[in-house]
Amino acid sequence: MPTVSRSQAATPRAMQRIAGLLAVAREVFAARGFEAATTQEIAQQAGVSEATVFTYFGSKRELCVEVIRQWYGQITAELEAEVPTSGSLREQLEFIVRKHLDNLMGEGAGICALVLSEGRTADKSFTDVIAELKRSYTAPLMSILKAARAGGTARDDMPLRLMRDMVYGSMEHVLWDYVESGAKPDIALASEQLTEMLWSAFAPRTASEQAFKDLHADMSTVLKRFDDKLR
Amino acid sequence: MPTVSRSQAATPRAMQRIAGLLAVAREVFAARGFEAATTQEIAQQAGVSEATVFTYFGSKRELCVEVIRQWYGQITAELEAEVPTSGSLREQLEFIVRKHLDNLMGEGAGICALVLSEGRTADKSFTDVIAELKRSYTAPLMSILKAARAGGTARDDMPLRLMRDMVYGSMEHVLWDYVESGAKPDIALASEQLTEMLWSAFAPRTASEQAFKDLHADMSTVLKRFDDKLR
Amino acid sequence: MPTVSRSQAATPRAMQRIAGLLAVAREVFAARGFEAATTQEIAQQAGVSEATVFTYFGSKRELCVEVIRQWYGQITAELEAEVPTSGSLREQLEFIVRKHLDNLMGEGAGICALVLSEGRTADKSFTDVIAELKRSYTAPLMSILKAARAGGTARDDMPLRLMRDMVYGSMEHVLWDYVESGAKPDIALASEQLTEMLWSAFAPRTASEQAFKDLHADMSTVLKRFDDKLR
Amino acid sequence: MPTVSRSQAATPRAMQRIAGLLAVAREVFAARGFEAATTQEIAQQAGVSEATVFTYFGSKRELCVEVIRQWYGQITAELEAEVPTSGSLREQLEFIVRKHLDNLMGEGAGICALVLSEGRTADKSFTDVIAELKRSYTAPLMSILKAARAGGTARDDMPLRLMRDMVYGSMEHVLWDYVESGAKPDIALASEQLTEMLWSAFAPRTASEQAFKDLHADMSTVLKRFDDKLR
DNA sequence: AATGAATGAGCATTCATTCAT
DNA sequence: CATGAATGAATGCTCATTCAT
Repeated sequence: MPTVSRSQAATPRAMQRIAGLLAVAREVFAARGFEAATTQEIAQQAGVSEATVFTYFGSKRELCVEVIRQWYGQITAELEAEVPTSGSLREQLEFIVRKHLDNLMGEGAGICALVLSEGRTADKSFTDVIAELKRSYTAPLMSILKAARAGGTARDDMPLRLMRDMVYGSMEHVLWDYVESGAKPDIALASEQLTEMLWSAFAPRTASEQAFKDLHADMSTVLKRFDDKLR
Repeated sequence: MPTVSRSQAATPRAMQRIAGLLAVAREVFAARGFEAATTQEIAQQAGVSEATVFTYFGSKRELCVEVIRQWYGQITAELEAEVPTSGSLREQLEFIVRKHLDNLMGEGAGICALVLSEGRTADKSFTDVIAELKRSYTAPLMSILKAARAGGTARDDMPLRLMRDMVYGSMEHVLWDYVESGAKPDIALASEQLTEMLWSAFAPRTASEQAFKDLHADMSTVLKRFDDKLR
Repeated sequence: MPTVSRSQAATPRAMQRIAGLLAVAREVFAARGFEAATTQEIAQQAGVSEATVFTYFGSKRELCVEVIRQWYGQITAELEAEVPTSGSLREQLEFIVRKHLDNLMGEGAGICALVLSEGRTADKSFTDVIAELKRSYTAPLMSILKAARAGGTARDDMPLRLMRDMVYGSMEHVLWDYVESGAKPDIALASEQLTEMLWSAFAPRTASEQAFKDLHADMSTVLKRFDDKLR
Repeated sequence: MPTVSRSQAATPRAMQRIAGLLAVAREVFAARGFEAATTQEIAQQAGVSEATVFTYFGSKRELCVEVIRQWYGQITAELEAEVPTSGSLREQLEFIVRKHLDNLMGEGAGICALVLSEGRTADKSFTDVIAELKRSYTAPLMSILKAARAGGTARDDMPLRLMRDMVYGSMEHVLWDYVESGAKPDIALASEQLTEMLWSAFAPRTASEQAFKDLHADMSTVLKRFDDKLR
């Protein structure tokens, strides 16, 4: 909920203004980062005076938090609504990866940078809000991993947090690559490939694999004995 | 090489000044971020006047670039010197992971954030420099992956770039986690676990295939020894 | 009479609004001073919109003038109504002192500061209005002093203005002392002591002369009574 | 001691700048009051940029405190140096009154208002500093009164604080009168008259006066009894 | 080479005031 | 009559950067 500073009413007119300002602010913050963005530019692009911005948002920081909150809210809601609750781990993983890349490649590259850099400010309230939003956003993945683990389709010898970091960390770098190189990304392909590797990383050691490993161990023993005896 | 602005001489005295300033600047930029850092604080902590900073560095931005360049230079050189050229993919991977986490957890958390956020500035020259440094730093990993591929111990159906993104992306998020939570990290454990999953992800298509390969290798050894002894 | 800005009608409704706004404004101005007070706070505390304030008062300054005018009007009227027209100078003096301290210690500390500081603004109309109000308020004291002079119970070798300044100046500093120290004032005691000293200051040249005068007056009364009864 | 903000050195050049800025600031603050005064005007009149003002003073408030501190320092030092340590109470009183009126009528009318109004701000540090300065400034008067009391030339039945308030309060109002009316004050006359009345107020009740008072009281009793009996 | 001194260019934020509805 | 909405005009303060010495 936007903290309306001077105007308290929640009239449709006000809601519209707030929405408009948030939209513009999202662009400006994404393009420039928090510090470099100016309330002047935001106001100008929104076609209002600077004072009007402060009528609806108590401070630049508050506006920025709202932008991030709204963005996370959107992608989180969408994700939660669409994420497949059934299906194989691989399918679920692919959905999440695909969705994330789609969202962030769309307009989120700047926002992503914003969240990344501003999530580390000294400002406690700022940091806390973002941390909570992040948690919500990654909750579906955590659920999926937990369920997969219970169902035996994901390894249970690794911390969930680490697995989550692999998913989102990998994607983040993939995104940076695209942004930096300016290359047009083939999201479908990237999703598929990323999913394949993540899935491989998360797959439980299968019984046969284990059996082979045991066999391998036995073989080593044989070799050792062999060496001992025939030395 | 530091771009000396007004003073061109490379006297030992000047070199010392530059080194001192860079050391202080690294700390300040790491602690505050580029925007929030002030030339005043840097000068103060270095025990010189602000003007002196500008005698050696043309601008705040230039100083920051130099800090990043130097930092990358250090960790890159170190990595190149120590990375194992032989050994299994897994061993090599673990070394790189361990080294990276060690370096960044040491003092690099702030620097890392700096690179991350400032690598996205509008300033072209800034961006390019950082991109090039990043490429150098990740070159050893790329070589290792290429070699592993050639040796059949890494899958060859995935782009190398994607594999690199997985390695460094995962680690980045792990680092953020530690920084955010303030928890004392068990780097040894994290490295081991991360390596295990990355290795699983990079292993040639099926694990059983790999197991067969291992078994085959063992078999060959047995045969060889057998031949040697019983000839 | 409040200068109604845009609305000219003196409906009971309007009168009520004005009264309410003045009451709130008095508190806010007293608490914060003119500059630090905001029309926003006044409107808020009055339960109306800021715009409404400007419906009834042309400007913040005008509102403030009205507040001061009303406050002076009240205490002046009260004073005029209650001030003893007969009685000794000392009794009259004590009444005025007591009344003033009572009034200002009540809620007027802030108002007093307001008048003090805002009475010195560049705004001519502001200044003039306050000067006139002050004159009215101090008129009773001036009358008393004049009468006492005529009656020989106050010295006539000093300007009346100076005597008035002593009365109100002394009290003002006493009030500041209390306000600053935060100590709970004993107004009764302070009044008595202040009166005693002021009376001493105002007494005709020598105290012994005064004492003789008092004695003579008593003597006359005795004689008169004696004559009446024993005639 | 001025708190130099960015520049730390106490070079003669800096001292001069500080002195110049303080002189200008004194005028501006005195003319406009704290709130209405702007750093812009101060800078302009001092012939420097606004930034320069903040090079030498951390904030507008700090500058203002410094102005007041310096002003009090001057008049306090002067007073302490010249105040007659011997001589009659009346002579000492006259000196203090004369000196105060001289000082404040000179340029201090505005400063006086400044101290008066700004001494009541919410800002604790501000208030405390001023309170302390005031105490120092009025210390000589307090000493004089104490000594006079001990020597039997001042009444000892009144609080010293109250006596001090009478002295400075009276003078303050006299000054306001002059400032408001714009009249050219005859300070010599005013001092003499004020001293005369203050001295009368502070004089001990003499023995004869007391005796007369007792007689007066007896007389009243006689009257009362007389009335009772002969009713 | 080093710096004391000065500043231009901003920047977020405040607030009394206006006006259409 | 009341007000929601909008804003013009300031204002204190910051900071990288310049330059004479």
